[in-house]
Amino acid sequence: MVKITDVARHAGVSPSTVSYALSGKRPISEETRRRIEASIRELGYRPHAGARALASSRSNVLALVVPLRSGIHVPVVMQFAVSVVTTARRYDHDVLLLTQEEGEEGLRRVADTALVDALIVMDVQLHDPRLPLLRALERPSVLIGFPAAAEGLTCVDLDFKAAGELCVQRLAGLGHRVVALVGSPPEVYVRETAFAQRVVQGFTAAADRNGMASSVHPCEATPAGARRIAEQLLRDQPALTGVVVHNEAVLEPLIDAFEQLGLRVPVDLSVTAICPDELAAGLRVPVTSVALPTAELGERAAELLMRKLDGDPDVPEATLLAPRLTERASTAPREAR
Amino acid sequence: MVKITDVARHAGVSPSTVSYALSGKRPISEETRRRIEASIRELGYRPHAGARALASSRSNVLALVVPLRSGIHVPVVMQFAVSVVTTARRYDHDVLLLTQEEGEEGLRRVADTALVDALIVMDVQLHDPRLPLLRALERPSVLIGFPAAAEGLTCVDLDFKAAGELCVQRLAGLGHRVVALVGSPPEVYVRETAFAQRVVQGFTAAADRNGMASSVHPCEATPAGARRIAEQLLRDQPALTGVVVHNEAVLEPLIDAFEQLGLRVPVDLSVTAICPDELAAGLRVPVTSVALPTAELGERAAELLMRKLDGDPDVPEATLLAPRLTERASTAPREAR
DNA sequence: GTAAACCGTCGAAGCGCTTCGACGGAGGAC
DNA sequence: GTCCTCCGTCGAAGCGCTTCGACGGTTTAC
Repeated sequence: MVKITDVARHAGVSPSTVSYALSGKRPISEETRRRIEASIRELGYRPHAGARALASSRSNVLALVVPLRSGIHVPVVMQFAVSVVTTARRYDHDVLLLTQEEGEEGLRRVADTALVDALIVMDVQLHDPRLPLLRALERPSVLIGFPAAAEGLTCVDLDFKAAGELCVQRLAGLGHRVVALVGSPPEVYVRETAFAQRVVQGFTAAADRNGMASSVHPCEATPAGARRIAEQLLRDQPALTGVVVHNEAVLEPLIDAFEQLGLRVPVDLSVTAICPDELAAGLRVPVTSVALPTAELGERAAELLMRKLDGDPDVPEATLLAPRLTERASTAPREAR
Repeated sequence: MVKITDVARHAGVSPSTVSYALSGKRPISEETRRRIEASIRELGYRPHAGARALASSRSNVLALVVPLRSGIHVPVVMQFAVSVVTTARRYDHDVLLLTQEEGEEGLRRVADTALVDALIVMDVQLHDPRLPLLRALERPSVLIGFPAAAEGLTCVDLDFKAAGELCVQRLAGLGHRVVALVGSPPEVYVRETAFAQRVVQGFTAAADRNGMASSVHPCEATPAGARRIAEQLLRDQPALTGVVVHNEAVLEPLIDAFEQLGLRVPVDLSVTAICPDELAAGLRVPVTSVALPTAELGERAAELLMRKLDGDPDVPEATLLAPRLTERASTAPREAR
């Protein structure tokens, strides 16, 4: 293994000079830097991560806690993860994968052993048991998602309440008077997963504000679940003309089910969704949707974390992305019926 | 931060004794160990990962390279990842997440900086450009998937060729004479992704052996793609009665499409699949399938890696899991038609 | 009874890097 | 010309841990 002293000898400088050339923490003359870089290349030098971590008390690794629990849509999680990794790499950091299963002990472990410098936590519940820990930890963290009480924590998320409102608003604008929300699977609400609750709030508030009749329906993430909901809606709410879907897995099956039951989208039924744009745009009936900007959220989370690691004193605590609705083929004025 | 010397002082022993008590690499008297453990608990001691890595030249971290390319089924990837992480934790290791995008340079980087002790690589192509690097690397690795030339590499996978054969064999046993394989998206074959190719081989070989008419159809991983294939099969192969599906994303839409086109499963058409059991079993029509044992594969990969790290000299190079077919509701004798 | 083997513990060295203080020399201020 | 400052570099200390050799004190072997 080639080490920094080898490079130093080869370049005719001291090890500390090599270190400074690498980190840029002190000025190094143009010529010396060139020589050092040449030696590094020639010898194939790679600084030892452990040694670096020990000496600098920075591991350059972030922890990412991914949820595996039932009811969450895996591809979306993966999009977050990829975005976090990609962004972290831009800042010369790597990402350690933690499963939700490891729980608080896992967070404490990687933080206390200095395995990681900072943490990103997904799938936040309104009253998440990890919050006190995250506040107490000596390492910075960012949550993707908003708990009920977010003081002292840095959080990033789509403004799901506004997203729910926006969907309803759009349907209201098109003249719809009776709307339903098809939401996440029941267990997600039982756990009080923050984003799911917020959508319900926004949905209900906007419907009330507009004097619309509204109802909320948790939905299993399976085609069978979708079909069941569709049948139930058709039976119990014959006047229904607008549906908001907040459940990636059932978006397509649900539309299929409606059509098989004789409700054409958007002629008889307007559908809006909250989900990643690619999903909404790629369906047989492209769906009018509020984008869930996974790439941007992951990127923001990682960037905020880097700023905190840099000691930036005014990193915003709350970053709520405003919802953006894209009109597609699944919505139409109610008159069109 | 509390360090090993603090623990040593508190317990009235030397730091090395604490270290040995922790690692078990030398015998420590029952009583001393107790005292040390008590001190550790009382002080809340956590060994510093970087210091440990430096002194022991072991980081206790594995790299996992996950594919993000189009055509691969994300939930399956996630299942592998979770299984690897869970198993690694059993052996007191953590997992660093690398994206395919980082490529060979990424592998080299984490290996050469000693950030990780070993690597697990997924989504192996028949002629994978990373193979020479993995062979040359000073750190052990395990592939999930088999390249064309696997000598000198440790590989784990389902025996996809046998899996393809088994599906056909089953259909043959039921009296079917004309079969089709609905496979992965075209780009997967273009890349020569190993497992996809092997299924085709097995499928074709078994069909030929049984004197069956057979055809292979790559399929986009979208419901629209599924529908297109269904229509095409119906048009071009009216005698078709058996289908093998090797494409998680289209399994359900494909069956739906067939039924909408008037082909009842399994009355008119028998369907078998190669996919995770949960998927096959959870569909509206539970599908007879060869299990893709993601949990077991991930676990095996991690375990083989741990053995290699332990210096076990006879770790098997090739681990090919025999396919296991589970009969469900999607297959019936041809006579039933 | 003596030698050999072993057990449990200690002290010191060292893993490869970063960082701090120091220092010679060049440039600027006056 | 002198003094001060700044630039570029060096040497040494030290980050927190593991590991090696050594060393008394017991056992065991014969």
